[in-house]
Amino acid sequence: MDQIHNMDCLKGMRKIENESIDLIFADPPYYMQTEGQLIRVEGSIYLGVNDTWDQFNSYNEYDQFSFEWLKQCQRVLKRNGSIWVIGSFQNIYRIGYIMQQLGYWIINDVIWSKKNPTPNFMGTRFTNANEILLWCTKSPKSKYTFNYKTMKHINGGKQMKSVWEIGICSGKERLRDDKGRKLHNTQKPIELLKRVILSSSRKNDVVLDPFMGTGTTAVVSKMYGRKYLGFEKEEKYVELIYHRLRKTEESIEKNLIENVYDIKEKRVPMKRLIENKFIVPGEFLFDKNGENKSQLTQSGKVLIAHSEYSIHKGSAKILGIVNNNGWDYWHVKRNDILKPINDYRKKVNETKNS
Amino acid sequence: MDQIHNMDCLKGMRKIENESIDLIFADPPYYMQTEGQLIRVEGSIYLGVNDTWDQFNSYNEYDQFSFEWLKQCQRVLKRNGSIWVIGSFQNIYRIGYIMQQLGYWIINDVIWSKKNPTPNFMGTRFTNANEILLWCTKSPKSKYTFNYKTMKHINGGKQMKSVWEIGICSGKERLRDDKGRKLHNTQKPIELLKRVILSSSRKNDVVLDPFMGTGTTAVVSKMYGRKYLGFEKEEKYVELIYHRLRKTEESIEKNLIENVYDIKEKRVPMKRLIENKFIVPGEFLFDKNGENKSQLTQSGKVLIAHSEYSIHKGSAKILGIVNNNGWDYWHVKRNDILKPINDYRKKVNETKNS
DNA sequence: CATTGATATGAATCCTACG
DNA sequence: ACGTAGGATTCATATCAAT
Repeated sequence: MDQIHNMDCLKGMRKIENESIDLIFADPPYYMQTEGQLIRVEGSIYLGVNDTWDQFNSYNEYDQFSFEWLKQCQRVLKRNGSIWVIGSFQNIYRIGYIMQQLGYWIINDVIWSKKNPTPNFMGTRFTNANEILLWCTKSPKSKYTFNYKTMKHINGGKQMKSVWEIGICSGKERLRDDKGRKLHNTQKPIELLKRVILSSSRKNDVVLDPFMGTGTTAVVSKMYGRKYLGFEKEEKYVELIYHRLRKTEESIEKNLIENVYDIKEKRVPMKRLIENKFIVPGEFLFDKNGENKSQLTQSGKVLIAHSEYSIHKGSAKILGIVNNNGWDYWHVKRNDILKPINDYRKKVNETKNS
Repeated sequence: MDQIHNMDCLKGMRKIENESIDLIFADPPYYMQTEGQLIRVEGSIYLGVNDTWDQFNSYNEYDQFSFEWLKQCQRVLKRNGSIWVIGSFQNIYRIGYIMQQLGYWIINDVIWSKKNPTPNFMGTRFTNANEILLWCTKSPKSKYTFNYKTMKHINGGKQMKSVWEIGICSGKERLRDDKGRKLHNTQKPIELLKRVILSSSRKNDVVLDPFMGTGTTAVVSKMYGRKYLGFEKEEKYVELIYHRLRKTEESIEKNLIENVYDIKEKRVPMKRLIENKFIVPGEFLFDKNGENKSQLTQSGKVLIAHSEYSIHKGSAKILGIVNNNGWDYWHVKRNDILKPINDYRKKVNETKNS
């Protein structure tokens, strides 16, 4: 693993095994269709994308190309893998349509809202301040990875929205030659890839980038303990990527690498606590204030008004809501002190793992 | 004009004349697979590209439907009219693709970023906090209306971006029955339609809404002096719209209605100022400080270093930039006081109009 | 050293009314 | 329809120089 091939995307993709990739990030050409030159008032020329890799003869040709590489992506993705594709209004509606035709299932359309976009010099339309990322699974039934709590943590404790405000890649992050000229027209920011990779993959997962460019996907994969694989057909960029990767070190954010916010307690049936003699059928469970006591049955249920409920449904019943986490609600009395039953769940898990 | 028809969209559209509409706002349904029933439409849709795509095509009916009404919209739009379509990830990639196939030209994809979206209760994806509006002309060559300065004014003096942060429709604006239940699931906020209508139409323009719903398009059209026209197939909504419109009054923002920020001075050739004897060939023009004087030629050009330039190119030459507005730069001396030549342009225009 | 100011630049479908 | 002349138009950052 951790391979970078100086190779055309389609040629490379065909060499990858079926269902071997956990996550794909693809930044294909956008087919911008710009004409002439855009000149600022002071006379300087705006250097946009005029690269040969963005040249196509028609939508049809662009669609065929997109269809081919997206089909390959679908083949190599694991059953529960997922894919992100970034684009702009020129191409993303074609990409989205083709992906839906291929059976991909859209989880989110994430908006990259640029804090500092290129303004519209001529005042002819709204400043084009966004790009769109389609996050999809290969089919509607995929059990995809989503590190919900990690993203919530990064977002300051609130669940992360589908609109991401991130600056364009500039300053020291932007790769330049010794004359200060940008080395690639469309280098993507680290922050963007950080969110993509941390949200939808786990440590040691294999991340594929079919159009590497400056290799931000590989760089962020290395930073956060993922394996990377990708293709870039222009040799000058491949050398750039190698050089960039050599200077890349693992992130100091170990909690994010180890995914601690999204590690889930193993499920434990209540009966297991009885089998392990942590609690005894017939004893009483209490809420955190020592009130609302309920008796425990042989089968690990709670008795409320002569009816049996699971610890979860039972606590919900008392709270007058539909669902509740009983592990956080119930306590037992030990030496007259209330002890959360969740402590015993953890003990059971520790016993199993040892 | 100002008609609301209790009628199916397609049936209604067929009664509209060719090239008679200035602006369309469409909020089409996007029940795609399980929800609701789709209208059967005649004929078949050929979107080009690749027949093998049909293998997964559960979207066919939706595409047919979208194709039909979008084709009608293209027919009824004036040459220089434009259309907005709003959707979310379930349908907007189909809409965008079909529009491009039909030859529509995307001006912007505007993101409605919701300040207060419905949270994702299960924590299974990013909070879906955006909808997308595609703003398109019927062909790449259309000279569409864009009230750039009006939008810049609304946006506090900065050019408006393609990402709009607007709250969802709630509070007093949200239409409810006497039991407080919302009357429509997808009522669009006034602020959203205000931006759509003010940016891309002028006073007395005809605004069409093929899927009226709660009629926000008509309401905002009335508020800002546009004519409205639309279809809604459910009678209960039609009655709601009538009721809502009766309570709607013209906005107090007269400057926005009269479009004062985007009214342009009529073009005047410099020669006209000579013909009207406001200025005399041979006299000198000055910048606002009385420096940088240049002599005026017979043909209304300025002489700089023995070369003739238009007043615009000439002032730009002096400023060392590519282009400049000569009307704002040049002055003549009258009784030893500098007088902007732009004053004479205004006089010429007043003479023409009287 | 801190502050101010000048300069450079970024995935861009970037002009249009009149004759 | 088309060519031509008239004339309208930018924002957030980063860097570096100057005060």
